[in-house]
Order: sequence, then C-alpha cells, then structure tokens
Amino acid sequence: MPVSILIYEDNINLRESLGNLLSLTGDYQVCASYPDCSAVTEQVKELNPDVILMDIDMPVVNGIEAVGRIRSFNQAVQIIMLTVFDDNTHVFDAMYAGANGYLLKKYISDKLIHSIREVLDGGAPMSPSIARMVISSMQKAAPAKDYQLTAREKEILQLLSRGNSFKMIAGDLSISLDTVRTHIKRIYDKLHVCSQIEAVSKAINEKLV
Amino acid sequence: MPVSILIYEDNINLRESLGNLLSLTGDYQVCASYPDCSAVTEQVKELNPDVILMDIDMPVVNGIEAVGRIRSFNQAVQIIMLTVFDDNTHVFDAMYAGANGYLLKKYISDKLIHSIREVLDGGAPMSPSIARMVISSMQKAAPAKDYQLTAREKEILQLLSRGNSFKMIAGDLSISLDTVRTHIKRIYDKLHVCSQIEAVSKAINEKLV
DNA sequence: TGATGTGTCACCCGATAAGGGTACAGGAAG
DNA sequence: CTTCCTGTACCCTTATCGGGTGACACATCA
Repeated sequence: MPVSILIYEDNINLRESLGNLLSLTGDYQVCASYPDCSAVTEQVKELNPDVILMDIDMPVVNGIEAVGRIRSFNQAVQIIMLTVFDDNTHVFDAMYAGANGYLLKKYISDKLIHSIREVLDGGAPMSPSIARMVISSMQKAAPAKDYQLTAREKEILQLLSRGNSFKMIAGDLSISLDTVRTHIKRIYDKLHVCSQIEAVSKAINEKLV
Repeated sequence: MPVSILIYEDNINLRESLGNLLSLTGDYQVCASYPDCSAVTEQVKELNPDVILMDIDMPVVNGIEAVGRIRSFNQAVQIIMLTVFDDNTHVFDAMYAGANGYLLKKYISDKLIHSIREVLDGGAPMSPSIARMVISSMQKAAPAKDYQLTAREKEILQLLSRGNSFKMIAGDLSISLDTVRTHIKRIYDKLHVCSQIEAVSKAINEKLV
C-alpha cells in the first residue's frame, strides 16, 4: 500500500509540482491537496493520510494553527512543514504546535522524498539551518553565572523560589525566622537585588535553582 | 586548505577506521586522534581544528565533559558527537554542553562525510532518531494551562515576574497603586496562590509569561 | 433592560518583608 | 593564632504586601 500524502499549499504551481514530484516515485500517493486549511479537521479525519505537507503562509488559517488543530485529535500523522520562513518564531511555533519536520522550500527538490522517508522512519527531517537553530536554542541555556552563593544560601533561595515565605523556610529548615532573614539579606547582597521578587525572578531566569 | 579534523575515540579500531575513511576524501585531514580527553584543552588550543569528532564513553574524561571544557574557551570549532548512546540524558547533556551535531555510530559509514560537510555549512547533523528526540522535547513543553487571566492581568503578572514592585508597576502603567493591588489580588485568586513569590514562581514555571 | 466582567480607584488593618545594626560560635585559611 | 567567612540569632523602624470592602465607568451579553 503506497504512502498517502495530503498537501496544503496555497501556491497552485508549487502544489502541482509537489504532486508531480511525488507521483514519480510510485511509493507515494497524493490523496488530496488543498490551497487552504479552513476545513483541515474534516479533511484529515476523512482522508487519514500518512503524511501531511504543510505550508505556513496560507490564507484564512495559517499552517501552524492548522497543525495545532490536527494534533488535537491525531497524534499519528506525520507533519512536515514546507515553507520559506526560517526565523525563530515560525520554526519554534511550528515545533511547539506538533510538526515532525521542517523543510525550507529551497531544499524541496533535493530533500523532499528523502524527508518523507525519514519522517516515516521516526526521524525529524530538518533543513540544516533549522536544525542548527533548534539545537542552539537548547544551548543558550545560560552560562549560569556564579554569584558565590554558599550551599545554605542556595538552599534558601531555592525554597524561596518555590513560593515559600520566610516563615515557611524557617520551619522547613528548623532555624529561626531571623536567621532566614540574615541569609536572605546576604543573598540580596550577592545577587544585587533588594526584594524577594527580584531575587526569585533572577534565580529562576538564570537557573540558579 | 583541507579541513582539519581532531578525533577523540577510545576504541583503537574505530579511531583508525575514521582516519582512513576521512583520508579517502582528500578534503579532510585528521590532524590528530586521541584515545582520551585528559589533555583536551591543550590539544584543542594547539591544533585548533575545524571539526572535532567526539566519542562519549571514554576513560578519564567523558566526551560531554570534554565538550564543556572546549566550549569554555572556543565557540568556533564544530563538534560532532559520535556515539552509541541514544538515550535522552546523553543526547541532551551533549547538546547543552555545546555539541553541534550528534551522530549514532551505526550511521557513521553512511553519514559521516556528509555530516562534516553539513556542520561546516552551519547545520546540525543528527541521526534521525536523535532529531526526533530533540523536537519531541520541545513539544512536550507544557500545555500552558489557561487560568483565564485577562490581558491586563497577564501584563501585570509579567511585570511582577520581572522583579517589579507594585509601585514600579503602577508607575510603568501609569495607574494607581491600588489598581495594581486589585489586579494582583484577582491574579492570586485565579492562580490559586496567595503571595508574590508563589505567583511569580507559578508564572515562570508554567510559562504564563 | 439588567446582569456580568473588566479596569480603574480608594481606604482599612494586620502580617510580612526590607533595611539597618549587633552579636557569637565554629571552621577554614592565612 | 588570628582573621575571615558562615550560620546562627536578636533588635528596631519603615515600607510593602495580603485580605477585605466598596465604588464607578464601560463594555458585552442575555
């Protein structure tokens, strides 16, 4: 049984080119192609394709929104975004929404067939620049500045960041409220802040906890 | 000038195979290869390679630790992990540490040359299953619960989460302190919390801001 | 039309946090 | 041995916050 593919692409030329390209292989069958996603839910439910090729910039309902709709009822279909956008927002929004692959249009002729194969094999085909963006986003996970907090101070900052009041911290650690206050003051000093919120905000955002 | 490649791999057979494989191409030159990373800092500084192929499971200093050491002084060299590990921990730790690509050993013969090309071109070569893991990790990034906050409330919660006091928020938004307090109270109500810290902690951890 | 939700503002009180200072014991480091 | 750092503890004053209550304008919606 050939792999059934559903295409959403508002540019009629590209839509037809994709169909032709895929039909050449014999392994893939385009079960339908549409210029917009206004009825994406019904279409996917009815056709139940193996793979969906999804443009992002389409009238009425954009491709990312469409992916979200599909994922709300179908986790199995493999969705490859096919677009000219290579900016962070579009890429990450598509990923968050539940896309399985992200191919820039300039690579379609070279990579589409291979990408469909890859996504069906449990991979996540991405254009090189996209892959780099994705892993870069994981890396800019902060150098985690060192504010020279002592172990005790980190412990207290951690409890504070979890939403505990001074009183609760004192109880948890079995020390007096004033001791907690002393630690907190030293933490403020080292973090260059002067209130809970600033400290907590800084702690969480800079992953000190 | 050929691309210079540095190899860290404790298995002597594989180390030599890699060297042979790369030398066949002519484009790549293995400037050195070592069975462990004990002197990785000095070696990388001296040889200044274009690409490093890094095994993970090595004696003395493992590959992930080594990547961290390299990244502490060199952001430019492209590092491709070459390993049998395909579990989350190893993959993500390597990414966090600063690897640019992650190739499972079973794909080496097929993909190594292409992957080196890709990483030099600004891509992030990954074995298909690794790529899928990476984007899956982005997806299960929180359903982002809906607490029915109004736009204004979100705005205020956001300012609060950045470390602003009520007074500062009032100033920023040009509204009275009491109004801010009213909003905050409603936010607490909706978030089921009863203090700044809890609200900020919840807001940041659940990505409401 | 009235009910509801939102954004705005106000006042109250008690609890909590901030800012300042001082003190001391124990361990590490000089 | 003495200084420095850390963790502990207490004091005081002022500022801020949390909880409650009430009010009003404006919009939407029933």
